[in-house]
Amino acid sequence: MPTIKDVAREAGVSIATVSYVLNKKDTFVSQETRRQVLEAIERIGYTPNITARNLKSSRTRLIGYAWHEVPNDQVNPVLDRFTYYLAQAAEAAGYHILTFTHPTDDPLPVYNDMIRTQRVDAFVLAGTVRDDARIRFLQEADFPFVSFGRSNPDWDFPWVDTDGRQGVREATEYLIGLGHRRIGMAAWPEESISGSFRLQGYFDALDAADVPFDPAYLVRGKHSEQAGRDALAYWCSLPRDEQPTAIVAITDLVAIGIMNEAERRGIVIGRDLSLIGYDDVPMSQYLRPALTTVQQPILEIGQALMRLLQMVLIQNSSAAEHALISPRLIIRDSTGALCR
Amino acid sequence: MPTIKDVAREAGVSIATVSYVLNKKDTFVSQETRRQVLEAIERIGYTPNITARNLKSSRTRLIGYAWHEVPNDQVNPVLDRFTYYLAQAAEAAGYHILTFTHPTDDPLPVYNDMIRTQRVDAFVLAGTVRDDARIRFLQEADFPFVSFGRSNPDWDFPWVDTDGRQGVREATEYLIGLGHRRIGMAAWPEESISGSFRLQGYFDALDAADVPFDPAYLVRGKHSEQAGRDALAYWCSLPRDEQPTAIVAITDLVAIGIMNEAERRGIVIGRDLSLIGYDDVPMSQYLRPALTTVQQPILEIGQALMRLLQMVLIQNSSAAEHALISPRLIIRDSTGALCR
DNA sequence: CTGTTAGCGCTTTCAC
DNA sequence: GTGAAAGCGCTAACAG
Repeated sequence: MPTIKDVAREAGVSIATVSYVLNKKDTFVSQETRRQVLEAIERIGYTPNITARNLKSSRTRLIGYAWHEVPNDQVNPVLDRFTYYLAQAAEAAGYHILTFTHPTDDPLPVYNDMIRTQRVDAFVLAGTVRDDARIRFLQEADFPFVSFGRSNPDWDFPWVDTDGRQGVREATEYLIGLGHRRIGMAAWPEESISGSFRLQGYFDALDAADVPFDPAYLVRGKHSEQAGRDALAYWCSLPRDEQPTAIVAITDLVAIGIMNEAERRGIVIGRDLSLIGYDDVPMSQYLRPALTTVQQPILEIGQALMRLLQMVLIQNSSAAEHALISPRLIIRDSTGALCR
Repeated sequence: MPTIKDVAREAGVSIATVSYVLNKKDTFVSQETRRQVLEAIERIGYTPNITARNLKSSRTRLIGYAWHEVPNDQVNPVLDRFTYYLAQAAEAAGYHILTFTHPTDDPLPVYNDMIRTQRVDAFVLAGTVRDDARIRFLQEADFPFVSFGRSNPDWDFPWVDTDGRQGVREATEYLIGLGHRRIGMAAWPEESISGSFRLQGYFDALDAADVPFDPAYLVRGKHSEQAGRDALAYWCSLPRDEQPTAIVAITDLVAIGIMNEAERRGIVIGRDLSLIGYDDVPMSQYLRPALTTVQQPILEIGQALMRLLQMVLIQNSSAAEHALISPRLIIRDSTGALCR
């Protein structure tokens, strides 16, 4: 592989000159010399070695992103598709994504190692939770990062997130608009941050429409298909005229559980019971009936993450920036007007 | 961040000595000196800078892997989950995965750039097709790579693949064992390489059981839900007693189309009609009924890819190694004994 | 305008 | 056993 020396020799100039025409676009290199160098580069097919550049500049133009292991019985809602857009946004900014893995229960040593070896310039975090150890660690280490997802409200760090509150509010309002008043909410446990935001959207919509909240309509469960089944089973145990006529599920996977349980009980989704999911996992459109859901704007999220990251990286502005991106309600066939 | 110089100063030795204790585990460094150096490293918290190492060794310990953009209406069968295992296998071998993207119709310039800048040591290819330009290009450039998926039979390059022929054979034999004789096959277009292998497994099973092949039972279509619907619609147009009693779908997505069309027509999958998919996408287990399918051994594939890659990288053995890994039939509820 | 030179942090001969 | 020094390929003062 040719080096800058080869170009210099070929063009009959010093390596410094070559470097000049390579970098300082407008430095004082004569037209003639520049042309010669460019021709030499072209002729021998030279491309600067990125490792050497990195060493010189103490940067790697690499952004670390940790994979989350997804249990086999679970569906990763958005992260897999997200990664593609993240990579694309990174490239547009002159970076690449370096992926790595770590034990779920002990991520810090791996992050630490990446920092100490100076493998990456920054991290993108995803799947953040309350009291997220990674956030605390990276802030402590004063190492650049941006998070996809919020964490403790009193922590000040740069993040991008979907506006789950807004998304679920829209979903719930849509159901109210269809005439529904008894609307069930299949939520996550209280610890979940994003779950809390989404739930808040449910309350927002109820409040705005003056629909009183009935605690019986709020069921909490895990991120699983079974949780959906359990929720519907519970609601079906209520007296007939107190059962929800519509349900908002915190995630498509839970919605699928509800659909499956509904089928088992002979309840027709979209007619007897309206259902809205959240995430728009790829399969949602092929469910029977196709699932009305809230779509996460993963393309925009990837772009926003890189935008914030560049602010952190370039301006070294420790001013924690945020971006809250509105999701989109995708109306399909699992929702219908209340028929009484 | 401390450098090797800092360690040397702290330990009162030369940087060479530090380097020795760091690398040559058993070089002739006195016990005492080694101890001193180790202590100094510990004390100031030193970790070698990987970029400097890379420059020195002309390696990056990075493996390039290109994302495939997945159209929004499509489900990426296995690639998203595969990537996690690939990253893990790479780490076990001391590598990291560098992800990148490229225009679907013009990948070569991006690959070329990664090579010329010496960004990565090797590539892992996925989603290979017949006459794959990337394979040709990388072989031409004599740049190390391993492919997940085969290509032209007369091309000699290192690949790892699922034994689709074996997988579909097992699936078909399972149906035959259940008493089915009229078995439909929803295949891909002839161009598809993996599709051809899988189809071959269908023929194998038929032959082995002396079930004559009926061309009416072979339908080809795209990788889409609609293709599945179309296939079933066609089969339903046959005379009642000539319709397949069981179907093998080339992929879960096509199987889902078949399920959806079956529902529309009041055909009960698992009772009136047995159905087997291929891939075991995460959602398959939650379909109604849960889909019997052929599971790709993505963990093993990731590991095999890294194993081959190390052979290519270390031994520079251009002897093209291959690994054909058997998939596993996952029996769920979409298949049942033929009841007449 | 262009060339000389000093590193970036590390590994590895080659002397001592 | 240990250290001096060259050099991986590049950038950026600093001279001239």
